Amino acid sequence: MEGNIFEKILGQDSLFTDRKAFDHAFEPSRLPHREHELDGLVRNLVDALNGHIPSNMLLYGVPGSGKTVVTRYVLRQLEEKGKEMVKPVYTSEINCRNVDTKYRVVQTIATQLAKRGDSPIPFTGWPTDRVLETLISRMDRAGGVHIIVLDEVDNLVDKAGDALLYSLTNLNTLLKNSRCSIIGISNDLNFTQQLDPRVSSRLSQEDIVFHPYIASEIENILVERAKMGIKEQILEEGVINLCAALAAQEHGDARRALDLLRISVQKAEQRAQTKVGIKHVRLAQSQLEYDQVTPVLKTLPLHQKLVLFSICLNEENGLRNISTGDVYRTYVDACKKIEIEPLTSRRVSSLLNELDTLGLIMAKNVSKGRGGRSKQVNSAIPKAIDAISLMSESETLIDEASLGKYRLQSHL
DNA sequence: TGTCCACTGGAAGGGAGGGCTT
DNA sequence: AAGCCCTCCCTTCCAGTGGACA
Repeated sequence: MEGNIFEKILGQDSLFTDRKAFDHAFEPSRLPHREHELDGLVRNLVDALNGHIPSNMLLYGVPGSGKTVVTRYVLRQLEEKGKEMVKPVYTSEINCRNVDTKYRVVQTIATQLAKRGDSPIPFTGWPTDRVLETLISRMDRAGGVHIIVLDEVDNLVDKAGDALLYSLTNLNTLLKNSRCSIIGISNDLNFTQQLDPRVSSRLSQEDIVFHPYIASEIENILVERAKMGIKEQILEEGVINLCAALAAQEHGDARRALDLLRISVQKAEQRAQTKVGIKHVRLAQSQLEYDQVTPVLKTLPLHQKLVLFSICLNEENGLRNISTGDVYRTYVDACKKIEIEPLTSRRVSSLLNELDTLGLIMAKNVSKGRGGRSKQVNSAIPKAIDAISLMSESETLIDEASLGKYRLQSHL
C-alpha cells in the first residue's frame, strides 16, 4: 500500500465546477419565472425607501417555490438602496423552524441590532417583556425602517401560538423614532385560520401567493444552474428533462429538482463515469425518497408505527385498498402479539388521518353502499423501501423478534 | 323510496406530565 | 412541596353519511 488513502479520490477530476450553485442557500443573480412575485414585493417595500411603513405581508407557496430566495434577493437590493437614502433600512431574517419561541425570536432580532457596549441578552432568563422592551429601544435608537422576515412562520404559531405575532404587529404603536414591517413566509395556505382574527388582519395586509413552478420553468432553472455548477457536455439527453418532470410532479419543487440533478451527478462521479444519464437520475430519485421517508418512519410513535405496520403487512400479502376496519383488526392482532393494549378504533381513525397528512399513506373516503362507509387505505411508501424492517429496527419497545415472528406467522 | 351498513369525525371530558408560581 | 394551569393523548358517546340493495 502506497500513498495516502485520500489521494485517489482527491486527485479525481470532479464533474462539478462549482458545487455551490446547487446549495440551498445559493443566491442566484437572476430569478426566472418569479417576476410577478418579485414585483409584488418590490412595490410594497419601496415605501421603506420613502420613509413610509410598508404593509405587513404574508407570502404563501409550496416548498421550493422560491419564497425565501426571492425575499432575500429583494431585501439585499433594498438594503443597498437604503444606504443611499436618509432613512436607513434594516432587515432581519429569522427561520422559525430553528428559532421557535417568542423569547428567542425577539432576542435574536434585538441581538442583531446590538451595538458595541450593549450588554448581551441571555439565551434565557429575562422576562419576555423585558427583551421586547430592549428590542424596541434598540430599534428606536437605530431609527429608520425595520423589515422583519419570519420564514416558516407556521411553525412558530404551531408551537408558540400567536402571542409573538400579536406583539410584533403591534410594534409600530410603541416605536417612536422608527417603523417596522413584518413579512411572514408560510408553506401552509390555511395558516391564518389558526390566528386570532386581529393578528391575521394586521399581518396579511398584503398577500402574495407563489405558484408552483411548472416543468418547463424548472427546466430553465436547471439549465442555468448546470451552466454555473457542472462541466459542459456531461449531461446526456433527457437528464434535465427528467429531473424537471419528477420535481414538477412533486408540486413543482425547484429545490428538489436541484437536489436531483446534484445527486445524479454525484452518483455518476462515485462510479467514476464521465457522463450523467437517465439511470443516475433514477438512482438519485430513490436516494432522495429514502432520505425523506426513513427519518419520519423511524421516529413515528409506537401506535402509529403499528398502524402503518398493519397496512404494510396487508399489502405484502397482496391486499390493496383495505378498509379502516381491516387495518384496525390487523392492528389489534399485532398489539396482542407484542402484548400491549390496543387503542380504540376512534383513535386509530385519527392516526390514519395523521399518517395521511404525513404522506406515508393514501386514504380516501368511500362508500360501499350497504357495505358501509369507510376509508380506503394504501401505503404511499416507495416500494424500494422496506418499511417493515425500518420500523422494527428503530423500535426498542417492539423488539425485532416479536415483529419478525408475527410477520412470519401471518405469511403462513 | 327507505333502510341499513360500517364507518367518519365532532364534542366533551379524563388523566398524565411538564412548567410555573407560591 | 404544593397548587395551579396548560397541553397532549386518549376514550366515550353519538349524530351523520353515501350509496347499494330490498
